[in-house]
Amino acid sequence: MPRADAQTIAASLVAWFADAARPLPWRAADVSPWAVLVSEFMLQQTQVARVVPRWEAWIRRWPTPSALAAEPPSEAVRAWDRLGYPRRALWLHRAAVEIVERHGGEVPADLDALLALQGVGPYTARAVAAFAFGARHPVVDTNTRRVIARAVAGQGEPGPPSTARDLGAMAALLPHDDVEARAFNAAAMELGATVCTARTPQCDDCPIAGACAWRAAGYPPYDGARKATQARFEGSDRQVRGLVMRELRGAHRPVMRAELAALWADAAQLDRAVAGLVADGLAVSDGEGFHLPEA
DNA sequence: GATCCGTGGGC
DNA sequence: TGCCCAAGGAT
Repeated sequence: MPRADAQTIAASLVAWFADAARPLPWRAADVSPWAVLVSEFMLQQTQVARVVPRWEAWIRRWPTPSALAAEPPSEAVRAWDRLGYPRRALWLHRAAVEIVERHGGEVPADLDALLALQGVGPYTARAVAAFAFGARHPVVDTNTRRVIARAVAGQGEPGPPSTARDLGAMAALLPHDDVEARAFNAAAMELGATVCTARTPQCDDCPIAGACAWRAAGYPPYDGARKATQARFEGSDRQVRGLVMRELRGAHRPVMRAELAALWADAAQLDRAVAGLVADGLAVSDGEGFHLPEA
């Protein structure tokens, strides 16, 4: 795409975002880099509406990395509640410990230092660098990938992710100015989340409809490689793990294997799920039974 | 690169 | 109603 067209898309999205941005609490001017980092952990594969109340409670209770690091992982897992993928709670706690140990309790601004934190990958590292510190990095999430696929590549869906390719595509659109780049990163995500959605895109409300290659091509159906479909949840190990974790969060004492048996009829699958939780550090087994990790 | 990992919202 | 998908990361 010619640079001029890229600039048109960027400028249009930035202008739109100034009005259309949802007032999400972690976008407030006075939030700390830690608060931004917490939001990004919680938002991994989890919708905004479910995150907001958990984030507010979390920041109130643990306003700094040091505050979280001072408590056992079990408290992080309990506060995570039912956000899903409880490994993220464990990783966020570990990241807080790493921030205390390696960075004096201050969230690092450096991209490589962020990437080195537990649970921080290509997306989260750049999101924190860009949104918390104002650095000019391309930030690519699932929303951004869909917007680029449609507006730039003229395809209905983005196809399988590739970090290098996706970051390159976003970098080619990124405004040179730091402030503009930050807004554009947020704007692309916002458009994908609220207008250029996966299911029923609201093209009539789209600020870049006039520049959209997919629209210009007549909305051709996607015929490229599909991303792998999620495995069925009902009856899966993930379902069993979720049931066990709910039990362990609620029980403030060790839970015996015999008690867990009430959660799932298939004993072999239950054992497999519990073993997986132990291997992941989400559950600990001792002579008394199973419980959340205390250290 | 393919799989696994929770929980629930929206259509 | 069941299915798709969600501000990803680790292995």
